[in-house]
Amino acid sequence: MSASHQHSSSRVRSQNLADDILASLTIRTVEGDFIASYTSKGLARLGFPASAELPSPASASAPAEIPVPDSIRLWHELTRRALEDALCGKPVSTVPPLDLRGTTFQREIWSTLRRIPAGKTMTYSELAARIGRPNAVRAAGGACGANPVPVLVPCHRVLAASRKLGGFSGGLDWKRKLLEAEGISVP
DNA sequence: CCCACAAGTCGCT
DNA sequence: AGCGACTTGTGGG
Repeated sequence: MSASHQHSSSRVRSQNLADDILASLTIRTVEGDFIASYTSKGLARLGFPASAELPSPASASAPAEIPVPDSIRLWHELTRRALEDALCGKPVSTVPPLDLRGTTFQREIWSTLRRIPAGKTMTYSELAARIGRPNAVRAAGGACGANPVPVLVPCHRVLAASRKLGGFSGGLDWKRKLLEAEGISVP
């Protein structure tokens, strides 16, 4: 009963992202329907069209009467606009708050990714070096792969040192498409 | 705690 | 171009 042992009671942050998703809304684009998922803190995930994800039988049986909070509607509008710009290769001006969950290492990587301007690229080596871990090149690639909000967190701007593409969680076709939209020619 | 894997890179053939 | 060695964060046993 120690009052001193408050732990961090007020808000238990669930380790499980899925449990904290308040709403998953689609964004219809010429490329297909993206799915944006939000927590109380912001955009937590952006899924590519037909990403074979979200089998969501739960979604089908889910109570549809839960209203989407206004704050999320606003965020979603920002996401929609940002995504449309990004797909055209235009620099993304405004994005909603991001609720990016990951290890310290991953967060540093993602943070660095966000500083790569549209039309510019970086190698996995440089990315790793940029956060002070020049040897964690492969791990940097892993962190890119774990990026929960692709496109808006531009992991597609990271290429292999050998002037090759490297990988992409959404499929290399997407990586090429995104890069070419930004005027970057890819082999 | 130990082990295997991964969106890499470099050197050698 | 292909192959192996090496590196290091991450997740599973």
